[in-house]
Amino acid sequence: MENCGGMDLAATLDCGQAFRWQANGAAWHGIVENRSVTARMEGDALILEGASETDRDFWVHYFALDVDYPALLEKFCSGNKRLAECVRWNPGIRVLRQPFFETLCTFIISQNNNIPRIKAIVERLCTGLGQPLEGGGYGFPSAETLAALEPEDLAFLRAGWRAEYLIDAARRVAGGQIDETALRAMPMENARAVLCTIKGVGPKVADCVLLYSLSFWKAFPMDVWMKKAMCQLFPRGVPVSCRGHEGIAQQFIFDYARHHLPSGQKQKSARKMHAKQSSGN
DNA sequence: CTCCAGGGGTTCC
DNA sequence: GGAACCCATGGA
Repeated sequence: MENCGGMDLAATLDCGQAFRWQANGAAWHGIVENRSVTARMEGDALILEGASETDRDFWVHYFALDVDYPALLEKFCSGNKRLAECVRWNPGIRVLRQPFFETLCTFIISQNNNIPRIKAIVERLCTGLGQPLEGGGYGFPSAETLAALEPEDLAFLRAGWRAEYLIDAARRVAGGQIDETALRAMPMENARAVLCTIKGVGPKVADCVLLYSLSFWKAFPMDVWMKKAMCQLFPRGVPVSCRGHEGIAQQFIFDYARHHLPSGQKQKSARKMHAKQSSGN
């Protein structure tokens, strides 16, 4: 795939928006749904080894190669100085469009959790219940597969209370109460409200699904942690010139904050800020 | 031992 | 409406 607009594979695949990519030198191996692939950059071209030609559209969509990122970044840079700083910090990071059900499940698993353990649980989930693929590895289990199980059946995940949430999510998706096509057709606020009816899905998980799977690049409310970074970067609010692309801005800001704020300080300052917000003004 | 990791549900007031 | 506390796991 040519002309990837300066995409940085490592930054994109290892920033915490996807959990099944594994670095192998400069290449990255990943499984998305039931497609196993090894990705690497040659200049500005994305090389996908092991991808069938018929899956080309799938990967273009997944990597959002149809989005003119250079133009978008240019808009960010000219629109706001601090946002320009974010872009300068990591110009190659991209917001993926991941399959709906696996995004929902991986972010349910992500709650009150850390990335290495999230990855480990997701791998156990796939190895235990996913379809074995030609050439090794396992696909992501279908909603139907999970829906037929009980929370106790997921004990092998060692995911704690999240097992119950996964089963509920699977049953709602398999039963059609949660429908990806319908969600995409809704205004973002309605889609978020529907996602939040799943047990174990709150504003944070819902927003991750909206951003990383459903491509809602609209006014994006930030969770407490994000707000901290946002307030540092945009003390007077997100500039109007950037409206409509806050989702992408959020990804930049997230990455910026991850590298610039000392890890121990994040929670503390977020809490302090939360307290300040709720008590004062 | 305690703390905490990219939350959310429940139970209080 | 929002604060406090609970939830399981595993690493630091």
